[in-house]
Amino acid sequence: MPELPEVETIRRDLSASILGKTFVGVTLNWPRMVQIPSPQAFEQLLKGKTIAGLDRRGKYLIFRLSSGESLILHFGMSGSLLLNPQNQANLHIRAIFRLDDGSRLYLRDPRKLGGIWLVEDENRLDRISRLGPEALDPRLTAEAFVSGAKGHSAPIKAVLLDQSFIAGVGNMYADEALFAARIHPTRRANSLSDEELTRLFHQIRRILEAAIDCCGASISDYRRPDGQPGTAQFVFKVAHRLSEPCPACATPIERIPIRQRGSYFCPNCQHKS
DNA sequence: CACTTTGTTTCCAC
DNA sequence: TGTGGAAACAAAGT
Repeated sequence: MPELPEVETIRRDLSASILGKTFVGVTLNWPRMVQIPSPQAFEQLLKGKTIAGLDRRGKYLIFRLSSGESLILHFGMSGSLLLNPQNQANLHIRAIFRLDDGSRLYLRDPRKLGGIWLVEDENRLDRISRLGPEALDPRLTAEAFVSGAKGHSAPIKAVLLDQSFIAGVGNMYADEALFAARIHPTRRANSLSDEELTRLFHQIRRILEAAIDCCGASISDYRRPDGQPGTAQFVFKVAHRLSEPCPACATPIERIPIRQRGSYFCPNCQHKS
């Protein structure tokens, strides 16, 4: 699941082992992933370029190349990057990047929702430039989050998932943060008090940081680059726990759709008003 | 077999 | 123009 903790986990896991390495080839099993340039030109354009940095913007993983260009990866639910995978039976491999030290980066994307971009300036890529402030960026203040949220009449859960409002909060983590802040997911953002929104802001940060410490969540089949699962799902209190007792009050966890996404919450701890 | 799961784009109403 | 809402996309697990 390419929510921030998974992407951030990949970035941290991979950085030390691929920085300074040079691309020598690419195999594309799903050419439609490559958005810019054409799949035919992609390999030639990438070949010979060295990975100078590994970064993240929202749910996008960004390879900074020595040429000044950026190789941008985005993969759908359960997608991940595997470094020299031992288990070749782990399929849904859409691209294989070969590096000059003989190692290989496998891009898994079972849902084929991902994309690959090679661009001179990522800020000119609409989907990057339209991202809102990073949830964990220290420059994002609670005050800015609160005032921004008050400009929306949509359900607070929908606002948290809006990447142009705040980047990096995925569905599961939005549910966990709302539970921790004791806020019902359908409440309109502009109906929340300053105190509630401030509480929510700090819980978002706490939840994301905790999930990164757990190396991401493997509720689906997400795997870290070394093939190991994350463990964040074991500390989830409501996400994907339909009908299980609320850890705070034992009321069964409920699920409702918001923006066609499953939203798990405790109807007792998270009041509607 | 219908439903859920994921994030983003696209389309429509206001 | 922008905001809210929903369908569509794709594929696999339950």
